[in-house]
Amino acid sequence: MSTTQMLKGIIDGCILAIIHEKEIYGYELAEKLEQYGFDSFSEGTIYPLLMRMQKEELVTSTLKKSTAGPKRKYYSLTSKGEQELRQFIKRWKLLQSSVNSVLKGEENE
Amino acid sequence: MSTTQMLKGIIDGCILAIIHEKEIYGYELAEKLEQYGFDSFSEGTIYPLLMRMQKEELVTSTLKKSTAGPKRKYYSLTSKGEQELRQFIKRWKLLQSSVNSVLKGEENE
DNA sequence: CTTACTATCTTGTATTACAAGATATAGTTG
DNA sequence: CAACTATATCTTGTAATACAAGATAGTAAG
Repeated sequence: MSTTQMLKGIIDGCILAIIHEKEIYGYELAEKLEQYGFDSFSEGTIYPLLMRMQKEELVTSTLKKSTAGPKRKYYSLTSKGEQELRQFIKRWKLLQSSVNSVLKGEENE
Repeated sequence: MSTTQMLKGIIDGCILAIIHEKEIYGYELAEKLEQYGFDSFSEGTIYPLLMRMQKEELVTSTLKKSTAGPKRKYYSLTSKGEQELRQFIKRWKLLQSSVNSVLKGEENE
């Protein structure tokens, strides 16, 4: 994944980081992202994304009973996912410094 | 434009910022972005993007003779473009803090 | 005239973010 | 029990995006 590709893939990285903290299911993830200050991601974004990541073997899932509602699909990182997360962090830092150096002249606005 | 939409539109904001510094043409812009640490953006990314921004009236363009090669199309910001830039900066700061707070637990990796 | 460099634009493709809505389970209330 | 509410996942379809690849064109040098 190149730096430019990541422009589209920032959510992916954030989701990997959140899953890394502790295993989590989609619905809970959506709430958590909102807490972190993101505009709420709809399920139409999150579920396909999680399924894509599972297909890429970045995460695995297990079903567990819910107190209310259908079974929850808990996701956790594979070692490939952990590796991807570390690479995402590097790329994010790079992107951040690139964008910030572009914006340097605009700071006081 | 929502926070999530901007995930895809970070380049747009960076380009607005660069054009704001001084008027610039596409080819020069591509080189500049590379200097700033971005993976080189191909012309297939930059030219359609500039044309889109002109269509949205964020930038205007004027043709000027080149020392070598065809005429250069110099772009500069409209007041709408300046406004959009200021909004981009706000959204970028927000995104930055959101992502960084998600990554807080991962810092030392 | 061919090569090389500068410069812009077009076409086509894969991916992405997302809205909208379908589906399913369990608890609550009338 | 029927209706409603909340929880939870998945599907479908769409618009926008990033990009590779290549077409086009002007100028200068050999």
